[in-house]
Amino acid sequence: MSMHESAEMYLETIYTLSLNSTSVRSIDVAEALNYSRPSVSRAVGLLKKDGYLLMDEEGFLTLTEEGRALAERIYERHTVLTAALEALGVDKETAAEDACKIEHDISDRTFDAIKAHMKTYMPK
Amino acid sequence: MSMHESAEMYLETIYTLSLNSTSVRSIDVAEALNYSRPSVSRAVGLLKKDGYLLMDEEGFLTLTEEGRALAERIYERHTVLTAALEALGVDKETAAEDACKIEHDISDRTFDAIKAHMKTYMPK
DNA sequence: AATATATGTTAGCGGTCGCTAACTACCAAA
DNA sequence: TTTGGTAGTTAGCGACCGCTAACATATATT
Repeated sequence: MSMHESAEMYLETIYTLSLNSTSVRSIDVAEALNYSRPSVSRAVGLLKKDGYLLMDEEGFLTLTEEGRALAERIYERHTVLTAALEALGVDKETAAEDACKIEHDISDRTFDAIKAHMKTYMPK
Repeated sequence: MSMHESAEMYLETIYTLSLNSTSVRSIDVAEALNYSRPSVSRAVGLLKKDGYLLMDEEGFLTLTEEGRALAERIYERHTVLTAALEALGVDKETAAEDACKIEHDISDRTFDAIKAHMKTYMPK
């Protein structure tokens, strides 16, 4: 798998859910993304096959090193991009929505430029 | 058709080609996008069916009012976003590439905020 | 006239990624 | 023990959107 947008969204979702809960299962992902259980089941199967996560006998999901690294990368993008858009005057909800789309698309160069700009002009 | 990203790219491409040439045919679009002729043929057929363009007996393409309006909208996004990224220090090529992805995704609110910011801080 | 080149189309493949229907397994409550 | 809810899976659909192979035409070249 070459990390498509959808895979990144699943990883990011599992990651953020795990920040607010001691355990994450497919059903939680389905509810968070508003997807059907079968959709999540397939995606989780692929992510498992590709080494991004593990599922134990009870259905609890754990990101692997690689999965967590990818999830954190996307999550950082999400955070920084949302803050950047809010700094431009975009309302919180729209900023988060748009950040969610942009975060998968932009190059490292562009993201780094945005991040550096935020650090300089909007510190903290 | 609810204007998917690919449809927007076709319209934008036809539009920009028409700015630099007196006539645009499917083959020109295929070369510009580096797509196969059949891919363009199908896309053009859909855009025609949906009223965004016309093709005459010789294969020359013309955007309808609606098609042109949409193309201009995307093209403006492309221009403004590319400039914005360049202003952040991103190289020209990367800026254009990333703008090309973002331009289809962001909301009007976000685009307007970016545009206003550019107008204020990077007038020209 | 015969052949070659260019453009567009048709038919069909394959990958991504949502969905519903229906089945399984488990666990708890009546 | 039977019933019922919860979670996950399997099978298969359908939309989007690239692709190649093969064909139809028209125009140009020999």
